[in-house]
Amino acid sequence: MTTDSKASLSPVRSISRKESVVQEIKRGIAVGAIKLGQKLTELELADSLGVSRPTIREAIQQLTREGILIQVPYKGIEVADVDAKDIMDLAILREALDLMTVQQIYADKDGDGLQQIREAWEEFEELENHPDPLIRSQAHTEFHRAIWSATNSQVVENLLPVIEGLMTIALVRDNLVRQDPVRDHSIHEKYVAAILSGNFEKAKKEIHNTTVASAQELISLMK
Amino acid sequence: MTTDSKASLSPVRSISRKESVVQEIKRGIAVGAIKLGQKLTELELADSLGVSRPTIREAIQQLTREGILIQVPYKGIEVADVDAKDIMDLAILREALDLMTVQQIYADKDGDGLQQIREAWEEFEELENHPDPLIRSQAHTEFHRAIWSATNSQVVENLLPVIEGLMTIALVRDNLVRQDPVRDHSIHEKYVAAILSGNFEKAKKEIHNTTVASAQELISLMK
DNA sequence: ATTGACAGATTGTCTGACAATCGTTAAGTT
DNA sequence: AACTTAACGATTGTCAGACAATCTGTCAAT
Repeated sequence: MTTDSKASLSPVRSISRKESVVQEIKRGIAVGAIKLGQKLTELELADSLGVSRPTIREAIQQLTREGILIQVPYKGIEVADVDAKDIMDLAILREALDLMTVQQIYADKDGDGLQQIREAWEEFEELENHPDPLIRSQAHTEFHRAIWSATNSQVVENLLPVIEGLMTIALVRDNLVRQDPVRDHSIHEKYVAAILSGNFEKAKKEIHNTTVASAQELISLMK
Repeated sequence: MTTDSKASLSPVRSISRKESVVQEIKRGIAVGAIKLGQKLTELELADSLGVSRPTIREAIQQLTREGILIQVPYKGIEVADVDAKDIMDLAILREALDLMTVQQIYADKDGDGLQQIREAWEEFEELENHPDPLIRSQAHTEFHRAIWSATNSQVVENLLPVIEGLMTIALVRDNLVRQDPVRDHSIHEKYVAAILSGNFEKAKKEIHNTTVASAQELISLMK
């Protein structure tokens, strides 16, 4: 058997065409090839991606449910955008979910929640300065996903695609306004340290700082 | 202009075939015609509902994202089910979202959040004893949706279909175990009263009672 | 100026077909 | 007899092309 400790090979899942399309559109948004608020049609997308209408429709439907596209019947599709209120609402939501997560992890002493977060942080540190903006965006989103996944809750898992979609859009808007990798790293570092400390009040404070306070700062920069 | 105060007519949206299919499947689950955990195929559903495969596929995809169906590539579809852990996880999530909502409503003194909740409660009281189980289930889900909608947050709105889907399944399981309309009404009445009181600590306590405590009771009955 | 009809554009839905994948069963080999 | 391999049926994934339904805007008619 090949049960080596380091390189546990993750199962290969053959990716469907629809899934490829979804990722490609996300990629286009993350790298700026598709702009926030841009209007699209099914045919445009189908042609430029080389797939049929049924396939592109399924992908569009998925992205719509994730909050990345907005579909108006018989009119068309447009890429979502976020205003100041959306950014704040998302921050508040993330704060609530983070707090819920931390409470669950702290309550479950036997679980490996903290260990999962530690690993996610290491992964993020490796990728946060990757040259490809898509990788950076994914790394960021993936890191927060890992935190929520640490609840080991199937229920929460169902929510994540939606939250990740909204974060993807918000991240693009964020990157248009400020690009400060050093500050970014430092905020996340304190955030992780506070969670790993096991001190709830401390974690609560840092979570607020990473979500709501950071959003406030972003909003003031947007004006 | 027709800006009368009472009967503001809501816009008529013609319902698409896909949407009809989605509702019909939900209905089947709520009334027990489709059982939790039951295995299905696209063709079965398409035939019994009288629609084509592309349409049924879009409906299935939507229901899968809402957590109502589970789709395994090349294998089949099955109706979701919840175990004790799922029920508790959902309760914890709802508690977190309720707390977030109440905090936002209390902080926004100018908003009409409390008024919205009052109206939703009146609506629920009218429908909670309706003979049709689907109407009852929808009324219940709709009531909680209204609470979260009171945040007036587009971000939260994106999450609701998923949460509602999970609640739909959980409600079916709940109804299989206990059917006590009087208790149900009393719990919700105290819950609403506590929220409307404006007293955060009181609301917090009742929210916990309606979500987590109720889930614990349900779980103990399931054994 | 308001209404009504027409045309173009886009999405919604259908039919029918073929390709890809999974689980199982049967055949073949050692 | 135990194991590997090959073929099969069932189901989903994807495609092409066509027609219906709906929205938007324009232009004539009242």
